Amino acid sequence: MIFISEKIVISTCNHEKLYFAVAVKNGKIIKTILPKLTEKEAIAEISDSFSSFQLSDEYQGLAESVCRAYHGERVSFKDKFIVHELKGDFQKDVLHEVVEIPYGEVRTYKQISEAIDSKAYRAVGTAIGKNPLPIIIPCHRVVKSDLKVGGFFGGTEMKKEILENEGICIINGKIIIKK
DNA sequence: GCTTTAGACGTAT
DNA sequence: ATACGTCTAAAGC
Repeated sequence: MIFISEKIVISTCNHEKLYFAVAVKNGKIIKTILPKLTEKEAIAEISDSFSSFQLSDEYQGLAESVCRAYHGERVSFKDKFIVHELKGDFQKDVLHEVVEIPYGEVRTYKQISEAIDSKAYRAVGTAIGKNPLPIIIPCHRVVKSDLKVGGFFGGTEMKKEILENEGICIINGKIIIKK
């Protein structure tokens, strides 16, 4: 019996002091990270949920795509990722909503919870915080109801930076919706 | 505008 | 059972 590849391959790329990484299984991205300041940190973070993996430059191009998305380029990852290994339906529902937020727009935690018929605003934040695919699943586009930027795994500053890279205007920590 | 407070609810431990 | 979280709304300053 031959086991087709369950092998996890990790590729990295570097751009102006930032190190990105992707983990790929069966040709699909299964995990990304927010950029780190060293390649070592990037690899440590992306690999910590895998018992075995191998490093390769095979998917460096995908890592570069994530990097470009971070910097505001409109990159489509359609068919290149799967939302996997999520515990409950709740997290899946939340993440599926978040994926639909268009480039350059934002939604609030409340809007996401209403979209899935829930009042669990806070649980939405928790679920998004476990997003295995930051950047690809645009959790940075989810903000507080008063349009303040809100929390972020990589820090509020990084969230602001990504949003600004997408052309979103932020003044004093608040999203300014363009007319 | 800022801070506190209570409320809501999925998840981890 | 308990505690925590990328939160919200209301109340007080």
